[in-house]
Amino acid sequence: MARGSTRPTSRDVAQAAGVSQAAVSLVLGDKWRGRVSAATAERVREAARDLGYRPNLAARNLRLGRTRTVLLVVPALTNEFFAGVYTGAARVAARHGFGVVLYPSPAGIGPARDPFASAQAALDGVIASSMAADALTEIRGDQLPLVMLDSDPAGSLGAATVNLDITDGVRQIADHLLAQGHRSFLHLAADVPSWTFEVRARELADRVTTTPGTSVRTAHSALSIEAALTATTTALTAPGPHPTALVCDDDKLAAGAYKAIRRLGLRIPDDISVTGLDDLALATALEPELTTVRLDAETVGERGMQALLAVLDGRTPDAGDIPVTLVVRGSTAPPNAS
Amino acid sequence: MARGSTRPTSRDVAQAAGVSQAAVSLVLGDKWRGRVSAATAERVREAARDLGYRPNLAARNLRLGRTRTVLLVVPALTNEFFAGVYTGAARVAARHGFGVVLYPSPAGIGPARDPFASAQAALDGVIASSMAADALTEIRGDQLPLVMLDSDPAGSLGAATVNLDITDGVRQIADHLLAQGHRSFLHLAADVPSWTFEVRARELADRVTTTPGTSVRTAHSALSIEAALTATTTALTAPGPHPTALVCDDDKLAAGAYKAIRRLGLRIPDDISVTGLDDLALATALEPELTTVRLDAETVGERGMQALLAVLDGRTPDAGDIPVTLVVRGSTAPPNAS
DNA sequence: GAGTCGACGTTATACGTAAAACTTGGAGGC
DNA sequence: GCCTCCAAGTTTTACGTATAACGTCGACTC
Repeated sequence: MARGSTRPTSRDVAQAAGVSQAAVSLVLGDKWRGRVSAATAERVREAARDLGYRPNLAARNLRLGRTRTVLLVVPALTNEFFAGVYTGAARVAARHGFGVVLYPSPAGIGPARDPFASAQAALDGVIASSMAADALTEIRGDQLPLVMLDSDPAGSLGAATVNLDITDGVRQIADHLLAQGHRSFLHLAADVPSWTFEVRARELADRVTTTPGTSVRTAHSALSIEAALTATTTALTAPGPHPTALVCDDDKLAAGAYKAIRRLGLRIPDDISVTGLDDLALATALEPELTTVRLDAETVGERGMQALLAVLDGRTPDAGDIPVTLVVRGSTAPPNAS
Repeated sequence: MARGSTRPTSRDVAQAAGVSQAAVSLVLGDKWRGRVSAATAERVREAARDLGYRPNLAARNLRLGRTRTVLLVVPALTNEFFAGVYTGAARVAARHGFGVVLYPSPAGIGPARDPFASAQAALDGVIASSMAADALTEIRGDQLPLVMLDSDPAGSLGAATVNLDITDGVRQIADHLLAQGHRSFLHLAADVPSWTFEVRARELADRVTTTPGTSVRTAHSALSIEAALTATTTALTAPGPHPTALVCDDDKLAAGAYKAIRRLGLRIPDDISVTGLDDLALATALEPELTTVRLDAETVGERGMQALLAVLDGRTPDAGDIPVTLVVRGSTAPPNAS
């Protein structure tokens, strides 16, 4: 019962149960079999419950030299996708007694140039999105186990990678539009230097150009609705043949494109088909609902965490990309033969 | 230079600089003035830099009995609003050398019924949204300093509260619609037991009924686009006078209402005006753009963290609700005199 | 020249836990 | 009767840090 206000320690529990502190540690750590009698173990557990004992994690971490805490580095949390990644990672982590601490991009948090100062927790490993590349150089400084999300497998030296099968997603979009008869494409591309966007551009070009008589133009935009609105307006009012299909790098860009198209007096999908990528809540809020590719963010988080656990365990992480699904909705239709 | 692979400790730094470990602690803790000569201090700092020394946080936490880490309890991170709250809280926290750990609802994470097991970090305090009420009973178990967000100031015994001025927001919506000439209202209410939603219902009723000849009907819905779609359809196809204004408890509900209204062949705002509350990215993605009340999520997070820092410091947190702003867009217009 | 004081350190200790190393009191074998 | 062995613990130590308490040396006071 110690000093009233301070939290009980394992020593307090020991005293209450009439045993030594070591015995408490053994019992509560579930290592008592063959070392402590069942009756005593029960007495210890009871005392711990009565006192409301909670182990001091700082002490445990110090003793064990590990924290069972990992860092998740993402570009921004207000991005629904990365919120899902966090949820998935945290779920798997909790199942293994781990915690996940967030480091949502230096820009979002402020002047803390040091992820380990910002996240007070000491860390056992790091999961990082390739879109938060600015933070990565700092992180490689410490030699922590690292898992990269949606990063070039060839380029991320040594680090394990967990990737969505974006290539397949883009292929499905391209095939869907080609099958509908589209031949003239506009690609609304995110001007963010990340592998995941490079893949989109490469695969779209590859896939479309295998069909004769096709063309792909590209417009670049920052990752916001407003920027996409501007970029789309510019691209659609440019001289030359009008595209019948607009392939956007993600759903947010598609939302901006919707606004641009509407302001130009065009209709979706009658005048132009639009596709996205992500399948955020946004996709079904739009009118017409957006044809897009569903990326399972939570699975990305889960697989990322599993991969990190494997690395920490000295095992080899599971290979294989995470499958994605084309979701056909009202924003795509065969082009008007006008 | 220790054992090669292990991280350097303050003792390693001490040895490299030719001083005692205590001196290293004094210098690096910036408490050396009058205790260590400037030359020695510089030598210590240099040695620390050379070795790439980082203090072991577990040891520091154990020694100091505090962790400079707080817990943020939110219903779900995929809610853009709470992502903003986190960002704001983390920014202020970083500025004061604190970290923020998330606990996004028991349901989202899994079977971890214990926030302090899930968040491996030991905690100095807690910031909790009243919408995550299920987690609160567990938390009150430990006597940690607590700040409540958007919670009944009268009902949260002792805990400091940080609230948005929702009352004013609803008043502004009501006044805006009344000024446009609306008299028949439908309130699409979230059926979540939380103070923040109770306030909306109360204030809307209060405000509207002070004008003669008005009526307010209420429809209840879960907090999802689909549920809102169903609830709105039911309410609008019910017998009785048709409302000319639909006041939704948040933007997501409004998005569902948009779909319902469109499917019924009605137009916004010609046949019915719609308002939201939150001002998410969603609001401007909708067509027409949504008239709503902007809630500054990041300010909520900042103020919450500031309040917690004040409590930890023995000071009284700043009082005063956080102001909100009505943002008038295309979804509201005077009713048709048909 | 004894006492005082400040500058510049050092030594020692505690935080709470986990686990290795040690103790003790029988039971059982031969 | 002595040795071995096991169950059921206990004692001790280490993790890395921050800081209280203690030294030591020279300069300065009177």
